[in-house]
Parts: sequence; C-alpha cells; structure tokens
Amino acid sequence: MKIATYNINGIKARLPALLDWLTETQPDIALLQEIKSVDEGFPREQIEDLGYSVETHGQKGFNGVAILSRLPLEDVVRGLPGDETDEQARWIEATVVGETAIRLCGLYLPNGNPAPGPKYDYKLAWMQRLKARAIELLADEMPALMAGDYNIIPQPEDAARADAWREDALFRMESRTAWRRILHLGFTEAIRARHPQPGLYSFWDYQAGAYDRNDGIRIDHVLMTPQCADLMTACDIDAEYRARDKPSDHVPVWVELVA
DNA sequence: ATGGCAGGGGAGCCCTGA
Repeated sequence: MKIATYNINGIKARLPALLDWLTETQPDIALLQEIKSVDEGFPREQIEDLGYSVETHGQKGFNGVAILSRLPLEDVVRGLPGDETDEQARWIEATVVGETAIRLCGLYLPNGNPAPGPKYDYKLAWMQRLKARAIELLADEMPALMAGDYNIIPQPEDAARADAWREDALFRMESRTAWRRILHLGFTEAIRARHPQPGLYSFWDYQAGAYDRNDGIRIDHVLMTPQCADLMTACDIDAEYRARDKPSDHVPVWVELVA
C-alpha cells in the first residue's frame, strides 16, 4: 500500500498537476494539505474518476485537508481534538482497510510566523494537542501514521541554509523541541530512518529561484507508530514534481507499506 | 532568508504562507 502526503497549495490551481501525479505515481492513499477550498467547492468528480474516494475537511480561503483513497475508508474524524474553539481545518483522520487496517492522520501544522507572537503561540499549542493525540495512537497499538506539512525543519541538515532559519518559527529551538517530544514518544520518521543523508527537501519557495538553486527545506514528514514502521518497505520524496508546470511549492512524500 | 512569488477573495489590493 502506497501512502503519500502532498501540500498542494490550492486545489483549484493544482487540479491538473494533482491528476497527473496521481496517474503517474499511483498512490493508494493521498493525504492532502492546503486545499484552500470549502468542502462543497472541492472538485471531487475528476478525482473519483481515477478511482479514489474523497474525504475533505475544508474551510474558506486557507488551510483545509483531505484524504483520497482507492481502498475503503472508515471512521473519518475531522479536526484535532483538544480545543473546541479552534476553527482552523488542519486535521483529518480515517482508517483504511486493506489486508491490515491502518489509522491515517493527515495534518497541516500551523506555520507560526512571526515568532514570537500569537501565531507562534498557536503553533506550539497545536503541537501540544498533536502530542496528546499521538499518545492515544501509540496506546491503541494498531498501525498508525501521522503525515503532512509539519512546518518543522527537524535538523540543520534538513535545510540548504540552516543559519538563515535560526529564528524562524519552522526552526526555532522551541519548535524543534516540541517536534522531538512527539517523535521520541516512539515514532519513526520515514525519510530520516531510510534516507539519513542531508540535502533532501520537500519545499522550495517560489521566490528568488529557490528550486533552481536547490535552496530547499524538508518540512513534510511521515511519522509512524512501531506497528506501522514494521510494515514499511520503501519511502521517498517526489522532488521532480517541483519542476513541473504550475507546481505547488511542496512536493509529495510517500511510504510503501506491506499492508 | 529572498532575485523577479503564488493563491484566494473579490474587484483594488490585502492577507497569508514558508
């Protein structure tokens, strides 16, 4: 089973690129972020025509996440628990039923800039709620993964110019500490585990020729519980999609599981 | 972080993102 995460930066602008990627790489599951659409506005028909069911958790203008699946989904839950007042659409989960049932969590973690400030406080608070949900997933002892745009550069080797990001919300020490507190509960980060070399990126800014200069950062991650990590046979980053026509500023990251 | 950005909303330009 191939499971991918992809921040598409707007479904309306990205539909042709998304359809090309689905057709060419054939993921069984795609966890999408930044759909920037309400549920009713999501162009589900053309995606369904490729054999996917579509579950969205959208909002107007910004944010929004979705799950595309070629296998049956059950128990879809929208929204990260822990704050009834949080109206931002950044979390969706479901169980995919193949040979093995796997709990899938798609997330769009807040950017947090400028830091410090209220947006940064929201990011750190959101990560606290993510940690609470992560503890539950581990306790359930069923294979589970949390994949998406974490807006976290875990280590200096995950940025072409780490020094330039030192005070940024994506790389500040408090952000990385919060990341490690989740990771070290017992998760395996797929790319780090299998491709530990520096210089692998999942995002390049649209500005200043960042992609041409390979001035990237790695901020899209797949975290797996032990029961899920045991199923992984491969993972990679579809970096070449950043060079396509009208690309997202992110590229897909995927894992292959025996499931 | 920037060399010259992109998307959405909505109708002139501001907000947001990374």
